[in-house]
Amino acid sequence: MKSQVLRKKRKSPSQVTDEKRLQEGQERIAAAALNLFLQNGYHNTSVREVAQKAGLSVGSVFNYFTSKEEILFFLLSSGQVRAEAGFQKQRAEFERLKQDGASPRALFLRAYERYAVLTDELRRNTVLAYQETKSLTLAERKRFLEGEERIQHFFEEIIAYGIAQGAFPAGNIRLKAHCLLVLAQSWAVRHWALSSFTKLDEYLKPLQSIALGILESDSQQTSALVAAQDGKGFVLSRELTS
Amino acid sequence: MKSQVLRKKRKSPSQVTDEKRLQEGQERIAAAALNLFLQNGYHNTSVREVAQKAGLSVGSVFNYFTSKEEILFFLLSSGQVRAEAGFQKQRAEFERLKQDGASPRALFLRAYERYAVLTDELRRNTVLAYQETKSLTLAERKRFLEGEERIQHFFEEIIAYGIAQGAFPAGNIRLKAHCLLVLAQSWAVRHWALSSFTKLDEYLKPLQSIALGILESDSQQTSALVAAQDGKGFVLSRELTS
DNA sequence: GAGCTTGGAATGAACATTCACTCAGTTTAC
DNA sequence: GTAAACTGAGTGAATGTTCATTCCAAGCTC
Repeated sequence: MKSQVLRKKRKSPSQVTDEKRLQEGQERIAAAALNLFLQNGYHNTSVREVAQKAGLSVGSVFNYFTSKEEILFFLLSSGQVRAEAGFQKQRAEFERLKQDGASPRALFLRAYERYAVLTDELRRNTVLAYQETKSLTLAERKRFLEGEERIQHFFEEIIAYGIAQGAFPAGNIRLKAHCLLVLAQSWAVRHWALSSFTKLDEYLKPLQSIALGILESDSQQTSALVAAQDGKGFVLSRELTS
Repeated sequence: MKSQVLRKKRKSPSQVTDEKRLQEGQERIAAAALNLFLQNGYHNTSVREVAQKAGLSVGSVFNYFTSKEEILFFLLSSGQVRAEAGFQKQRAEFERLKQDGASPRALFLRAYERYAVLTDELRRNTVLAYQETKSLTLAERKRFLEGEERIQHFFEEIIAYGIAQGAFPAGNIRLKAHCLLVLAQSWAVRHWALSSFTKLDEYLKPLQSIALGILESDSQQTSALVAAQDGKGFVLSRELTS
């Protein structure tokens, strides 16, 4: 109910005009907010706390952001913007490598590594995104998810290229891209379950091998196997255990 | 599990005493709350809305639950109880099949299918758990994560068995189990990105093939490949594109 | 069965609190 | 001097929770 807050047009005359100062202030406030949001959650964090942590007064915060929700959106989308920026840079590299005749495998591994590093850098933002997407307005949520989809689409292209080149078996491209994204993000989202990996490198290396396993998995090949267990006697007697 | 929940001292004199009526009322309120919590989030849902949706007055809700938070606890823990129950049933079946000499592949596929079905049934609870864990007490949160780890451990056992039988290459068992869980849960958590799959079956079949791809991925085999891109010239000229 | 009693359950106005946001006045920087 | 930036008490709306009151069905008496 209250989620349909009418957003008034900014009329406040007291508004930071200097662009550089505005950006710096937003960064500082957002940084403080990110810590608090992650620690206590968005709804259990008051603007007063954010202001205090940022070394400002409550009123000043509203000179940099029009609402509390805008801070959240800033955090989520700035992470996404950085991710996409990194990706655009990568896209150029990707095209160049393709021209040079790089193998699809190498292309993919490179791209996936880049994405994993990016996810690691933005780990905190990613966690926040998973937890607080609900707190955004419909429009903002939609915008955010569209960004996600753009990134997924990038991997879809790489996979399609690999299939076209005959490097990977044909399969559901969308699904595989989805899986790759989820696994990379799980480094951030489910970090508690990966305590045995202290640094990204340790995680990334085996993950790349798993990712290749996904790309090379052939649904045709295994579908018979899966179908075979549909009967009530699902023990595959034909298959040897070693 | 009814005795599981430690009921706080009820000071309210007007309290539903009839056990059956109490349970039915809790179920009804919880069902209404689950919808609203998922739609608008826990914090953006007022008790008034829950009451209205459940066809009760505000006051009556507090005859069935001592607090709004208790409704959330009820939802999360009841979901876990159901998951745990299905999990125990599965464990028995797993042991029986192992005795019968079922192949590791078949064992795994069966277990994974069961888990996916379970995740699908509890999809809404799972999503809620992912989003609102922050609202739990430390102790409750810990209990919840322990349940997760028990399930992950179950898959670790299956993988280890498969490796021992020579069906899967050796590799990081914990990591692979983690990946399998994450991918199954992504059906619930990232459902918006899987809109092309309308029903679980459509998702499960290709996912099983992907899961096998993960189990059969060999980190030793690909490590050289990954290592080769570490140099600045990461194009793997030695590898053919098809 | 009519009238009375009883107590569990439902009610929703009232209460206390919290919190996002405002704005009139103050400080700061040039 | 003055405009930009900051301040923080104040405001109004919303929310979780309570409790005095009402409702109602089953039991009891005659």
